[in-house]
Amino acid sequence: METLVAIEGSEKSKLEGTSAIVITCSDSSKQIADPVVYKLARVEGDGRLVPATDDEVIEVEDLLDDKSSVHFVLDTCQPAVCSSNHDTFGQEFMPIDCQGFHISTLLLVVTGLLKVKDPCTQGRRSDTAFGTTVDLGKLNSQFEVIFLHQPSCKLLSLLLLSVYIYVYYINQQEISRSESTPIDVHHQIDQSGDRKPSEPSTSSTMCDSSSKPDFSKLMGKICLDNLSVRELHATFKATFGRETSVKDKQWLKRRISMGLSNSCDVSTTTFIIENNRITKKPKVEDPNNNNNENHNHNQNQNENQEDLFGGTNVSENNPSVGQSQSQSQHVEDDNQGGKRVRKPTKRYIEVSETDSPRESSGRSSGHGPRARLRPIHNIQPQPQPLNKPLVTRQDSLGGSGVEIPYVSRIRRGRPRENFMSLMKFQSCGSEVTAKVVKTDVEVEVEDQGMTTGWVQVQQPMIIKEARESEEYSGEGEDSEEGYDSEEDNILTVPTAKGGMRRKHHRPWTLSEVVKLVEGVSRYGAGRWSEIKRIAFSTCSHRTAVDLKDKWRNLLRASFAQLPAEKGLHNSKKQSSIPIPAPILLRVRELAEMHQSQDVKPVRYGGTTNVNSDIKSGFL
DNA sequence: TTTAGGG
DNA sequence: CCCTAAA
Repeated sequence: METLVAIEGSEKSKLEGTSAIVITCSDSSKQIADPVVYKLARVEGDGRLVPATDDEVIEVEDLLDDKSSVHFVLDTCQPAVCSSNHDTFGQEFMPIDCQGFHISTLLLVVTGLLKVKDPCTQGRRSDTAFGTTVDLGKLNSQFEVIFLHQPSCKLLSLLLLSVYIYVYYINQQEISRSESTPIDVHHQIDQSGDRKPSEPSTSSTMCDSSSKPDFSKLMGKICLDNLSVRELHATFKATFGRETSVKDKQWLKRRISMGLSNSCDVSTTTFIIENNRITKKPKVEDPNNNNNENHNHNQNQNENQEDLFGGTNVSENNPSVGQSQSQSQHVEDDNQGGKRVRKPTKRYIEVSETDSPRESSGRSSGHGPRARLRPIHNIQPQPQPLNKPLVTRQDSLGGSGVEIPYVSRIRRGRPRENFMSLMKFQSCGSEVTAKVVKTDVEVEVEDQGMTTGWVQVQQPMIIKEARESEEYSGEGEDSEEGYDSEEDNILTVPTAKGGMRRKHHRPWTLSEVVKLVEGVSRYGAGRWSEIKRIAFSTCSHRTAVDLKDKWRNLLRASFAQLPAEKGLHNSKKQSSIPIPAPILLRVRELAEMHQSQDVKPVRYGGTTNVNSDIKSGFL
């Protein structure tokens, strides 16, 4: 396998020299469900991967501050341990953090891609699509989003890149398996050996048992825990675009974590996988590994995927098939054809509540009435304490110009999640982290105080957009000296640039999206409460309605993105986290499945051809 | 209560 | 996200 990583701008040369990750299969840890160990390699100018020299390895090791060996571990087992039967569905998702951005999430994304093609491979679509003619260009375009904004987040980028390669690897495995013509995995290495005679040996030593995956260190640790203060500073700067003088490691880590996790904008675009440069050669097997191991590994990966997505067969994967039969009532409803008609809604004015039983009951139960704003028609101006000027905002609805008090909703916003805890591969529901997440400081700092960087760049947006749940919740960092200023909950409020900053809005994380998508794929779109109960049971927020809304947005996104297909590079004010193409793809597929099932064809833009083209190309 | 849709 | 109407 080889790939070229192009880095935008000045970082290019820097990175080209050091960081690419070649995958190595490791069967050394069966008990942990075949993790994958990555090794470093250098990206040659022509896009080839050359096993990293010792120096390079050391360099990265230094970066990692991990002297043992350079290895990235993708723990593929956790999300996949459960069987695919329905009862375990919830647990299946357990390990998947629902709020954070971390490797396991990406792994899911990755497997999501694979799943997309599964039904087709096993189903009606021709296997030839799977053959040598597989369009890797398209395949790779699925991963165009390779993350990382700033150079010094190199670590993360490495990890992400490794994920990319991992996918590629898996895909290649798939391909070669279906072809049943194993490809010479050494070929690539030999090639590079031409340039660097010493490489082959290097590579074989590099990937041997010396680098046993250390699972005690999950991804999160790799990122920040091991960094020195100086490195943390660098990362901080990369993350927030400015320097900090704080020397407190904890603080730095937390800050960075939050910065990263809060906005998956970490994933923007520094790396761009250039499709054309990617060859079809699967490779980078540990020369010591034989094909059997290779296949074992592969199989396990597949199992994992199937577990992950809870379906080994098409019908399972296509909820509409199974459910439409078993649950005729729904079908009935669906078959009635037209959309539900609804009367025009009454106007309402929302007002913040001052009483606060809401938090306790909240949405957390998942069923409990979600204490909310209540409709109000007359507002009596309340006398305000002098020290507390009345903050008002306009009634957003009728343009009536009514001003209503704008009250911070105390703690309605969730505590800002703690990145580190998220990195631990625990779901938000898992006992361990749940606690952490909840008790962690609430950071709801207004971004208006923000001093820099991309965060700010991404701020400008149309208010209308802000209504969508996609908005990046501007989480800023306050001044360095204000460690504690995180604590103050200045929730909500005013306007930086005329607009009103959002009250509470939790950006959807990648993993949440994945869960949603998988939930839909399993239960079908519309079974929101089901999905909520099962897959999001541990997520206090996210009501069924939220899921529905998000799905709607995903649909839009998935169908919108297609025509462009290239607009992946920041299409302007992308305030939301970029949803990886594979996911969108999957969304679209699910959507199509659901729509083709009804008699309602082509509901979204009528780009049927395009869709199928892409799909087939992809497969 | 849950779903579908509109805002 | 929030809200209402419909089921």
